[in-house]
Amino acid sequence: MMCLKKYFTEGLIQVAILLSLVGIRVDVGSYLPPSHEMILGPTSALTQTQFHNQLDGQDLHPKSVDLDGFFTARRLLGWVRSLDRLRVPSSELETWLVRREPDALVVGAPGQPAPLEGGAGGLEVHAVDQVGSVMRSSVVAGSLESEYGPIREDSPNTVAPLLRRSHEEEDKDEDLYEEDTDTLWQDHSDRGRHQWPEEGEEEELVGDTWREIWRDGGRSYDRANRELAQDLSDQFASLEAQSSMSFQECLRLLEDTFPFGEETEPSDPVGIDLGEASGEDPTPVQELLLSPLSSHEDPSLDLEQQWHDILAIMEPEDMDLDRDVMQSGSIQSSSLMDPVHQDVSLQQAILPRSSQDSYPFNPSFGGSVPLEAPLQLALLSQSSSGPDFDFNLTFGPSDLTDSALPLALNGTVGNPMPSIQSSLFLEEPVLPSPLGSLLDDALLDELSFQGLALEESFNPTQASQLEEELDSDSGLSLNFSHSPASPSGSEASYSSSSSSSSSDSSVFSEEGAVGYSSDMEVIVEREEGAVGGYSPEVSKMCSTSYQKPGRFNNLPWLEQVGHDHTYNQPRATSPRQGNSLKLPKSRYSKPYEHDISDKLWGRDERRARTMKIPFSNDLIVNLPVEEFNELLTKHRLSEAQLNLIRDIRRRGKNKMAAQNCRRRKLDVLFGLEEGVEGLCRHKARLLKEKAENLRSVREMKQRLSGLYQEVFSRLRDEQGRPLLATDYSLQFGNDGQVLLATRNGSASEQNCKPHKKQKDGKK
DNA sequence: CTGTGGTGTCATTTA
DNA sequence: GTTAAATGACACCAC
Repeated sequence: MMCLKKYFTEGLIQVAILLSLVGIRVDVGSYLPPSHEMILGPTSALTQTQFHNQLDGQDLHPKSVDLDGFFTARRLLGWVRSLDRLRVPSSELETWLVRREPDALVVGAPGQPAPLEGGAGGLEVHAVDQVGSVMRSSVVAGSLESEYGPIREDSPNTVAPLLRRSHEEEDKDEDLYEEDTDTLWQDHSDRGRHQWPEEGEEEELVGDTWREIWRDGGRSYDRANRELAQDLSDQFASLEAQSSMSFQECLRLLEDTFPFGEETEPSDPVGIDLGEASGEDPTPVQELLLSPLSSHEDPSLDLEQQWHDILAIMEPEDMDLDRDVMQSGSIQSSSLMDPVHQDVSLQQAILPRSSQDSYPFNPSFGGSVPLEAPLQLALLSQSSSGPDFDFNLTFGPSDLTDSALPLALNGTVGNPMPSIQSSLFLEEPVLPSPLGSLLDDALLDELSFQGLALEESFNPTQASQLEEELDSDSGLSLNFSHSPASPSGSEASYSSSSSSSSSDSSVFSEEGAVGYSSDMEVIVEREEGAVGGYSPEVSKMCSTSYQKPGRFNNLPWLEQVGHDHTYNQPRATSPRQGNSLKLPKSRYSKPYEHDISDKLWGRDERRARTMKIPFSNDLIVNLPVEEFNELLTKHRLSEAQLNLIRDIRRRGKNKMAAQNCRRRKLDVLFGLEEGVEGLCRHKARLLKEKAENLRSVREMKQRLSGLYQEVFSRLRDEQGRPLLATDYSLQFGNDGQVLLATRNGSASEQNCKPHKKQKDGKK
């Protein structure tokens, strides 16, 4: 049923697109608000231009909340894989193609036949060739996507939820896991952004709907092309029918008569169109293409900022974890928690508090993913080398283990965007994305791509294992592995998220300056999902939310951290966002923080505390079923507690699902809007070409007519009288001979004067 | 005060 | 049968 419903809806939209192509006005715009409005809301007033102007890239899309961390690992792996395997969903490709039409033509239509060269066939070829050229241009499609992507992330009201929370219901838990996932999201936004949906199972992120719609849209697009070509062909055919000789014959005659090649052909639809087209759409993509690195770079700055953020936040987190470990012996005993606590203890043992910079990545490691423990260990040891250790070394391993090092990518890889852009779109436009076996190659590819020294530490088998782990354990653990013992784990995510968000913002802003596209959204979205599924919006919120006094009531260092992250403020570009940011900030800075902090706790969190639930809501929500059940069984919980826990889990999951769902909807809408716009542009261009071709044909007919007159003016019958073109027609034999035939049936053929008309010679 | 958009939650369906 | 995910619908809140 759902499928039918979905297809019906999509079908309607496709029909609309088709109709618009065919010429029937379908005002989709009336149904689809401007993309930026759809995404950012009318208040945001975030037009593309505006977006470009917001170089700080602060506007993070509030809706791109991706909640499922389950796919984090896979997506990241997919992203890694995408580094070498260029892959672009046909839908995106088509979107881009439409946008890139002009350039595509320029680039891809070099072999356009001369107008007179092939008659109808030539024209048809032209039309077809356009498609081909467009397709060829797909190689550079990546740039477009990358340039447009950030828009989604740049959403304004990240803080809206915060505001709301600050009012009455204290949704600490929501904040916790939102921010946790957000952290992941942000962390991986850099890399995940370039990643296309990997596995078919992840369709929920990309949205099968989206893909299918786009695929179908692409079909429509192709159909439109074909229709146009056919149309032109038909027109030529009709012209042929109108004239007494075939078009080929006319052409041949003309060729023989005049040196056409030397003439300046006014009707060179291709040339004209191309020329116009080339200047027509100077999309930012071109910028990207020209200087892919220029727009996204400054890894050093990002790194620095991130590093500062991490340093600022890591410490509190660790402390918190310490406390948690101390407090929750029961949890420690839980096998479920073991990995996490291993991490913590390891870190505590190995790293002095100041050197726990690497910890931010720990949160990403699933507490339920035992395999990650060793990797983390390696990571920690590396990072323990000192505060100024090499980022590459520090972050590399985490990258290996996927989502662990969200921040890393920016800094480590430098700017992954360009390379990814270049590579991203080479892969098959075929929609059925390559699923299945991803891991090993992807990881290895990643290593080669990043050129990090990780290879030594990397083990393909490990990767495979990791993949399995990630698959099974899912991003759930990734998201919250750090939080099993306590909400403090969320703080870790906060820190990383905030820091990463800052870096992200820079990247986004740069990208934003380049362009805006749904493709990017999609990528971002995937990243979100890949990272743990939380949106930039949330990430933004994180910046403020981890300042919540409630959390830091007993954690002075956390308070400090909280007050430290003012770099997020400038992000408040939209009024709404600005307000949202202001309120929490002012509140947090007030002395009655404690009172308010209580209000900031989530309802469920509050209940959980009231009920003395021994584990965090994050854990409750994100733990895999088995582990969740195990957790419940390991604690003696009352029925009320169990019910509450289940409710918390259900609500939490549903909340994430809802956010996912909404984001998907927006993505679909946005993609459709893009598609419609692109198709309209394409249609306009095709119509223009058609007009050009018609004009060309008209001219050719005129010249042919003149040529006829010219020829007949030189022909004489036996009596030396001039022959009238109205009475005779020229016919071409296969041997190249030109014969005269009478036009009226009565006198037909008798007068077939074998005037061998070597006009060329004559002339 | 109303409309709009964002978000959380519930109920239901689907895989 | 259970679970997770998806989604429509509703309510609430902020603007």
